[in-house]
Order: sequence, then C-alpha cells, then structure tokens
Amino acid sequence: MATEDQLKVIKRRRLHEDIVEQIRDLVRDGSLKHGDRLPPERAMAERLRVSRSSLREAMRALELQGMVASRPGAGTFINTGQFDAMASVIAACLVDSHQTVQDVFEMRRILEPGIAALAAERATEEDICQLEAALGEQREQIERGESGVSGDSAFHFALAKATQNAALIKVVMAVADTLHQSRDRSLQTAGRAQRSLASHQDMLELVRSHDCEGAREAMEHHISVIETSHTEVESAV
Amino acid sequence: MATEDQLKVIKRRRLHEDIVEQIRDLVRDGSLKHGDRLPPERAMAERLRVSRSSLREAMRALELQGMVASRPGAGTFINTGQFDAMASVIAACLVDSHQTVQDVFEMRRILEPGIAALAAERATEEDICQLEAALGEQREQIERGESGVSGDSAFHFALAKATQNAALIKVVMAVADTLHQSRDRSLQTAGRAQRSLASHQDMLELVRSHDCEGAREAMEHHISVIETSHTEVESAV
DNA sequence: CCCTCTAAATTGGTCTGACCAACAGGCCAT
DNA sequence: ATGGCCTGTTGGTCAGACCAATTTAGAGGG
Repeated sequence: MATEDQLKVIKRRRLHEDIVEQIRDLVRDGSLKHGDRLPPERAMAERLRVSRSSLREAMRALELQGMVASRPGAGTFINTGQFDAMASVIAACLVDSHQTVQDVFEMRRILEPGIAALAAERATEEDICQLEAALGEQREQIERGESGVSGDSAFHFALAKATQNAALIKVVMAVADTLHQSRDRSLQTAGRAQRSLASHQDMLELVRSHDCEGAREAMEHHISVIETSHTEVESAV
Repeated sequence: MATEDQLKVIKRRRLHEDIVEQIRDLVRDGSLKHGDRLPPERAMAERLRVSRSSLREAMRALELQGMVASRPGAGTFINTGQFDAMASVIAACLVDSHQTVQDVFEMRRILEPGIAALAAERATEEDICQLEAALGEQREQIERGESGVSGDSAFHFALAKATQNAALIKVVMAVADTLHQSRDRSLQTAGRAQRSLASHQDMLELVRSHDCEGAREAMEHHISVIETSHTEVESAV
C-alpha cells in the first residue's frame, strides 16, 4: 500500500519558531527596515504573550541568520544587508567534516568563472574602482613582502559585488570565510602572490572592457593555477 | 598610520557561543558522531557550569545549523549529514529581498554546468541508479499529467550527490529550496516538462559514459532553455 | 548657555527554580 | 503478540531575579 508513504511527519511548532517567522515576515514586507530598533525583550515578550526565554531563543536564531544584532544596554536592531553575518552562517553550514576545505575550494572553482563573466557584463564604474583599490592593496602588500591574502580576498569579493547578485556575494563570502579559517597554505606558496597579482590585473582589464568570455577564461586559468599550487602544498605535507 | 587599521573590534563572547564552539569541535574531530545522544540539558548545563537558558540558546543555534535535533522526552541527538536542515538555513540567508529569486536562479545557472561535469567524472553506479530513479519518477509524474517538479528536483539533487561534494550538495539543496518556496511559475510552462525530461535523459547518458564536457554543455543548454521559459512567464505577468 | 562628569534608568546576558507535555520503557490485561 | 496504562526522564515554557554594558538625564562647573 502506498498509504503509509503518503503520511507526513507531524511538524511540531515551537514558540520561538513562530516568533522568528513573524519577525522575518515583517522584515520581508518592509515593516522593519535596516537599522530599526526592536522593542526591549521584556516588552516584546509581554506583547507576544511568551516568556523572555522563548523570545530570546528566537532572537538567537535571527541573530544567527544575521537578521538582527543585539547590544547590551542598547537594544536589538534589524540588520539586513549585513552580508558578513549571513556568510559566516553559510560557512558554518558548509563546514562539518574534514573533506570540506577541498570541497569548498572545488565549489569556488566552479563559481568563479561564471562570476567573472557576469562581473564583466555588469560592472559599474564604482565596481571597477573597488577592483582597482583591491588590486592596489594586494600590490602594496606584496611589495611589503606580505602574502597579499587579504588583497586577494578583496579582489574576489569586489568581483562578486560587480555581479550585482546578492546571493552570489553571500556564497562567495562564505567560501572566502571557510578558506580563510583553514589558513589555506596555498596562498603562501612562493611565487604565487606575483602570479595571482598578474592574473587579477589581466582580469580587471577584461572586466573594464566588458569582455565576458575573456574574463571567464582568465578566471578559469587563474583558478587552475591556484589549484595546482594548492595540491602541490597539500602533497608536500 | 596603519596601526588603527590593525585594531580589531572586540568580539564579546557570550556563553552560548562558547558552548556552540565546543560542541562543533567535538563533532568535527569525531568525538561525537551521527546519532549520538547528548546528555540531558540539565546535566550538560551543570557540567559546563552554565544555566539551562544559556545551554538552550546554544542548542537552538546548533539546531538551526542542522547539527543537532531535539525531541521532547527523548533527548538531543547529533545530526550530521542531515542536509535539509542546513540547506534551509542557507536558503534563509540567501533570501532576504525581492530580487533574490532571480539571483538564486542565476547562481544555479552558474553552478549546474560545473556540477554536471563533476558528476559525469565521479558518478558511482549507485549515483546513476538514483539518477535513473529520479528520471523515472519525473516521467511517471508527467504521464499522470502533473508538472514533474519534484522529479525534476530529485534529478538535480541526485546529480549534485554524484559530485561527492558535500558543500555543493548543500548549496544545490538551498537553491532548490528557495526556488520551491517561490513556487517558480516557469516549472509549469506548457511543454517545459517534456523538454526537461528529454534534457535529463540525454544528461544521464552523458554521465553514464563519463563525458564531462558533454554533460557540461548539455546542462548549459538545459538551463538556458529553462531560463528562456522563465523570463517568458515573468514578462507575461 | 554650553560642556563635562556623574548617577539613575534602560536593556541585553545570565541564573534559578518551577511546571507542563511528550516520550521511552516496563508492566499488565486482553 | 498486541494494545493500553503507569512512571520516570527529558525537552519546552514560564516567572522572577541579579549583573553588566549602555544610554540618558540631571547636577555641577566653566
């Protein structure tokens, strides 16, 4: 009988889930905007007829999703468009085993060429300025003898922003976060810094001239170079 | 001076954050495996010298990341490899404005070809069986006059699983979740169901013969067809 | 009148103890 | 062997309290 396959598990509702949903809806339909301050926990709990404990569990959930931020003595504030918090949540979800650094790296390899193409298609002048700034930062760091990791991250982030795609930006940040936490050794390989800088320079020109396919191919090449040095380091350990 | 740029904001630690980190570490290094049962909240709170409130806020955070699941009367259990929970968290992070459905769709367009190529490279026999099952499901649904959406999702999910990349699987599920919640109208376009089925059939053969580039191109074509019908529907509204 | 410093009020963070409801496991009757 | 019942365990919720960080208002000095 197929009857028992049709049966669905009872989804038990807990109070904090309802609260989270209410706040989320208010944010989504615009009743609560970025920077707005929520009522104090005690007042909101009384308003919703729930205990402060349940309300606080809801706040933790919202905070974890980067939707609100609490400051003792100040209050709890709506926090949309704050990409870092959400990115770190996504990163936390992505990483849960040992294999994942390699997995995340592989995802980056898949994503970045498409991102480069989109960026070339849509980059505004401001985006290009930010790309130039990131490039300059990376160059300075390398000239000072540093690895230029943060400049590198900044460039890829600026590229993601140039796609004007919020979902892509968040995922790229999550990927960067993951690789950063793993203190990726491939970024410190001798000679890699210079190669990375040169690749980025080429890519910037392709984006500036809105050459989608060129940017895509440049990124494919860039990533494959990194991946090579990455596996070299891995096998050297 | 670069000194003040070096200064990092004080990260105020709250108790539940420490607790979350401890549990996460235990899961990551294998001390806690899937299905393991955590001590009761009261016992664990006493062990960690914190109140049950703080412990519960930590549990909510872990539950939101899909790392644990609590059942009243039973206990709290470690829950790794349970992709759906994490995927819905990622989905919640991705969606926070109106533009995002289009954004997520675009990310899918970027991801799927690379996924198809990886799947063709790595698919095991079991993966191919699951792809066949998803295809059969979709065919049956269409023959019954349904849209075949769930069969479609199952196929793309099976493809992601064939990459053997946990990070990709989660992101694909999050994307599917987002598009599902938006009740994507493009999936109900007349004739789309049949075209989708045919594309999937071709792709299965390419995966079976481990033709990476063929699978990539087939997916690119598949997605572009969907996107066309998508924008058609959008503009028709 | 304005600025500064201090004290009180506000607010998030934590703790304690309690009660309820759901579940597991054993026991019993059918 | 199956289904109902009892009981201890456990998560879910609640109420009230104290602490610490912050804001705010008022006192005091220029």
